[in-house]
Amino acid sequence: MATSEGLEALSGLRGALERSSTAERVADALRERIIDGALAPGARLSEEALGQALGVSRNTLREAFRLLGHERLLVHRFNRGVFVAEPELADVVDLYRVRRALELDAVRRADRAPQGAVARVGAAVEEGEAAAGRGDWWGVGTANMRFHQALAALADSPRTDEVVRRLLAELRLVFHAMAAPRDFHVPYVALNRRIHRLLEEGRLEEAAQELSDYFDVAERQLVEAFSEGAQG
Amino acid sequence: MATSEGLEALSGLRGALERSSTAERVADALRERIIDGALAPGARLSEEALGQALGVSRNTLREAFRLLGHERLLVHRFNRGVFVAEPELADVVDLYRVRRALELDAVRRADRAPQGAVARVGAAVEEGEAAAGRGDWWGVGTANMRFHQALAALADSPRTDEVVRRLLAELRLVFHAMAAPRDFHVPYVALNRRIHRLLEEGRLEEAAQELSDYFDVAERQLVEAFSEGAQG
DNA sequence: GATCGGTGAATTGTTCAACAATCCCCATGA
DNA sequence: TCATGGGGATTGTTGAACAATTCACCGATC
Repeated sequence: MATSEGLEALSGLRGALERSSTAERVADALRERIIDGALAPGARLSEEALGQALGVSRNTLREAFRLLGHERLLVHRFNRGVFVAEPELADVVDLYRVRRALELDAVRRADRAPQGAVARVGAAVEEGEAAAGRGDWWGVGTANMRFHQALAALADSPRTDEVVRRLLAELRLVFHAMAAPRDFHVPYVALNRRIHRLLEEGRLEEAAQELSDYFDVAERQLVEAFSEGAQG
Repeated sequence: MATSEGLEALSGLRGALERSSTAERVADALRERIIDGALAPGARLSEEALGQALGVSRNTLREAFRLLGHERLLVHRFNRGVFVAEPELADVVDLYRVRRALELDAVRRADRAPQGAVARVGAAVEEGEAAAGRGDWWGVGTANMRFHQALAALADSPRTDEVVRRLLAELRLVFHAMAAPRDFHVPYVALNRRIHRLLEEGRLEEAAQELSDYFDVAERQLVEAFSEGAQG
């Protein structure tokens, strides 16, 4: 056919064309509200009220709940409803355990990373620096998440990407549950820059070591802040 | 109150008491059928037909579909229905990439593993040896999965357990898609025994090395068998 | 005064029926 | 042979209905 040439140029539009279900869009909206704190940990989500507010039926809303439940952002208590998850201390430790395994592995094999993957790490670093310059602490947190997502992407593994994305979303819940999340992220901007530089220079083992130290420090800090912030 | 003492002894019953929803039970039933091959990769699951066969409504069935979709056992194509996933070569490689990261990490920190975790690895080894003795190749495969699940459990991390469980379930799909799955697992029974022995002796780095070699060999073998078995 | 038990409203779990939107097959026509 | 366009089948979504369960309230009992 005459139009066959240049067809591959349209392949980028595939994602945009894929219609998504109502349930998925509802899940996206809810995820946003949960992550930015509009829906606080522990809050109960009434099927009737929320469905009416969002203009969707209860069945559709329940599908969305299921999606977010599998991301551990919501917990589903049988016959009792769904609630925004309330991470505990054990969850913080567990999140870091898995992140350690996956992100460190990704960094160590960064030499086999796909084209442009390291550059995306750098972009996240700059985003963080810019936000820090503006004094936008929430923006710094977002950039930080993107930084670690980019680190995970070095593994060139869709499943790693997905798992890490879930872990990081859950981690944002932890920030809401702890005391003084405001200045948690800012100190790490410089470290991110250092890690990125090491990656660019191919000094992977050193980068992994820096990252490992970061995990130690951040986890300890988080555990402490969390113990203070939570009741108990 | 007089009954407060010894209450914590009952906490183990919590799981057993939790009633499960119909959707979850349906998902369990379907998962079993998918894993044991009764529902072949690529098969389409009609909402109407399956709902009638299982005696549940379409809505409930759709909830079950969503659950299995997140385990990557089903793929949901919008407006087209759900199908049993058909893993490709890239999926095999990706599965092993993540398994490598998580299982190796778990083995390396086995010294901090919970009480009895190493023993459960041993139990899986013996289960495999028994099945091999009976010539029950499918049983050997099941024991092998349990072996690796037990390895992952050394990390003492609920999220690791869950991710690995999903990865292994998906891997069983790969076995159905490849040629000659019959004698794939049997050769590894002896290796499992060796790894368990190293774990018992606390020689963790050696155990990790054996496991790493296993991943190399198994992945290559699987990739080859898969290329032959699949059309292409 | 604290505990126990029951009543009832509110919410969830599940089903059913309906309709719109979409896909896929197939016949039609050039 | 290939494009075109129905038409049937299936999914997406809604709304209503009913059973099952939870929870808060309130009185009864010791």
